[in-house]
Amino acid sequence: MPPRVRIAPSPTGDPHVGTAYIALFNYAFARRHGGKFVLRIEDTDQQRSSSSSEDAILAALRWLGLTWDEGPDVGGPHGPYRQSERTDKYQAAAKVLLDSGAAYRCFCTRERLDALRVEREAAKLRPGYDGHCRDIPKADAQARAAAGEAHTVRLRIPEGGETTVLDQLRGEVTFAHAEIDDQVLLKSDGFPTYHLANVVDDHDMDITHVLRGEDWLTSTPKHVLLYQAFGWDQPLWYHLGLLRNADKSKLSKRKNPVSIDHYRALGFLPETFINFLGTLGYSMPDERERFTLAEFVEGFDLHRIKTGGPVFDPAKLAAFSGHDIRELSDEGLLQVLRDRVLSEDRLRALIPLVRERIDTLDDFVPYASFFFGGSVDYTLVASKLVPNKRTAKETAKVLKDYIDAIEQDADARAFTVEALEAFSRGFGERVGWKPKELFAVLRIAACGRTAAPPLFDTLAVLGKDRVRLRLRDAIDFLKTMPTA
RNA sequence: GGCCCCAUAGUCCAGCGGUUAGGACGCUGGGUUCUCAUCCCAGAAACCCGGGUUCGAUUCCCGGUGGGGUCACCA
Repeated sequence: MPPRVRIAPSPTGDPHVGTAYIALFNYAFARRHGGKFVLRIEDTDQQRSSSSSEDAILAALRWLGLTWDEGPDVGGPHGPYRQSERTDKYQAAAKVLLDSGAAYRCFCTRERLDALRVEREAAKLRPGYDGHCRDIPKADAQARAAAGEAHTVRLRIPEGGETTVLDQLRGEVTFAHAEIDDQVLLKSDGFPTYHLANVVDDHDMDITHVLRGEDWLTSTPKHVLLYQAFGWDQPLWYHLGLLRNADKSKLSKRKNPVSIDHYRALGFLPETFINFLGTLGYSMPDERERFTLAEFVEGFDLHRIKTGGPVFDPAKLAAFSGHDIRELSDEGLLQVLRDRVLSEDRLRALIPLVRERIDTLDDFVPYASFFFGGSVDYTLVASKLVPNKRTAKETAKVLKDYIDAIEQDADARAFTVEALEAFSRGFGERVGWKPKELFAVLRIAACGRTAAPPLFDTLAVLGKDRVRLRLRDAIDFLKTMPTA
């Protein structure tokens, strides 16, 4: 039976490098064995999911060449491939569990749960649900639900005993039931949590092998229990190590660029990027570390996956990239420069910002230089980076808050001129910085110079990823400045 | 903190009982070159610790230590 595997991203932010990493292994396994690679959108979090994020994730994976056989855009026999369109299936599944007693209705309020958490923490007890609603008679619970009382559906974890997960990479991993919480399966808004939706969909879509990040390992016993409660066969489990920051913590945007779009915007070739990911936690049988996606697929072997979490080293990626650019023929380089760096679209965006500021055609390139490339040098503008009445520390803090806040703002996240201006003015007011001060700092941090075209047009054209990189650089630079 | 996972140079990998422990990035030195870069050569740099098992452990087992993950009506 050919394998069926899947990548199941949650559209709650920029396309994440970790998603590409896991997708690569799933893709390679499916292709290697003539199976199917499914893309499923896990958008059960109504608050954080957005269709623009979904679009971006699809585009990013496609850019990398990790194409899928079934998905929300291409369809397939097991659709729909968007969880928000499958809620009836989860409701039905929850009902089955409710009827069999494998799950129960929980009427606890958010307030009670919050209080409980505080209480248990104070008592140094394991945080988790106390089973308050576990033993409500089924008929009573049903009546309360029918009367419209808000509730969730929780999985009834057996009182004693343990559940063993057979991870194909790690062997048997056993969890005592006492350590497992009565997981919420259906939220009070009627949407499923990851755990229910994931199990129901993987079964429904005939997924045979689950290759996912190690961060799921500890919730796998819940999934195993669910499969058992439904009477379904489990898929084979493979938990891959997590990509790490230089300090070994889980790869995060605080410490690294984690958006696939960042690497695209800064001019990495997709082939290079995929190749690099393929060297992390994995090795080719002949030890060669430069290979194409097709070559990666050709010899792909699940047994060669390492379970330790590799550090994502940007320096090595850059070395791969430089090497690949040198491998290009002059004609090939010309082509990619034209397509990706000096594309007509990009020049069109630049022209209105630059035309008033140059006297000769040839001035265009040097003037527009800061629109290209990654980091800029702040040493020449160091004295201007900190506003008169502010300290370097304050300035760094404001920039950091700015970066964080922009991700929280659904409009600003889109990085359009209008949204950026509205957001930035509001942000300045909130932190008590005059527009003049804030805008100057942003301009210098984002451009590396004190004079530039209008700020928000400039930021928009620079692009979110480049701006974020430079703001982060500026923060680091500020931290090294002697405090006056 | 409880539970779980992991452990070869600074980093990414190779190794699957006996090797001068190999490759890549980075670093250092040298060569090519008008400079720089590229390219080439050379070098420094690792089996976390302690017990077992074994004729023999980097490799197998146990313990410790260290690192990580996870403990939500987020995924």
